[in-house]
Amino acid sequence: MNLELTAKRLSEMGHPLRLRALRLLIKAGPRGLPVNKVQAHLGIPQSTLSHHLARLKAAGLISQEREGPRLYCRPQYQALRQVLDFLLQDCCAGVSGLEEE
Amino acid sequence: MNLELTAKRLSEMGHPLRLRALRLLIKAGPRGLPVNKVQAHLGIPQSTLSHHLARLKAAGLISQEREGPRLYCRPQYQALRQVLDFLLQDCCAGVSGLEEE
DNA sequence: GCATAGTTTCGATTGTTCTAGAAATGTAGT
DNA sequence: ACTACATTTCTAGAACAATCGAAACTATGC
Repeated sequence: MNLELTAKRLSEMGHPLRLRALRLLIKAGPRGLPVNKVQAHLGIPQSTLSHHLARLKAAGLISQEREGPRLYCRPQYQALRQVLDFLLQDCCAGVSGLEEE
Repeated sequence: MNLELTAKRLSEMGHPLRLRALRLLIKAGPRGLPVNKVQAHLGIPQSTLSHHLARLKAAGLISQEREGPRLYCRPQYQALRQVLDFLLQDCCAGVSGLEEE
């Protein structure tokens, strides 16, 4: 996995609201949640949320798909796994300090 | 692990130069590397590097310790493990899409 | 085709980060 | 003390990010 892309994804994950949103979507499962549910959980103005969701989407961490009037946000597991893989393999492979105890 | 702190650490890791520096230090092992070695690898001006190392240090991702005239930068494994733990446990626990295939 | 609910885009403001040259500081050897 | 080396702090401009109200857009049901 590419370092530049991983850095971008980490940086997008590295905002409290976006990390909360992402966690929420992951916990919700593959179908994700509509924007208004996310908004209800996070309790921030819609335009602010829209901005953050757009960033997560631009980084490939979520996708958005319409179901009727609602726009579902779904976690993109492959991207998430790539980030974890980079950290665990390309970055920390065989490092003593990071193994389970 | 705290979400705010994890977000801060992810965001600090999420800059290409900092991610490269961090990876370099991790690969170098627990003793880390002096600033000038990191600088030689990354090929950026010292003042720029100093800025980024200070940020990594402020986030607890590295420590700095003097050995004679050189300042060694060492990876902080505990912080790194906490970030990984947050992602794997608090965030993605039991999620089908993230298991090994 | 109007009303409504859901969501984004626009625009403006404020704050933060990145970058790097120049000057300053710390450390060690002679 | 002087020199050389290592590293930071200062400073400042440019670029980028966060926030949110208001207006605009999209989809559905009647």
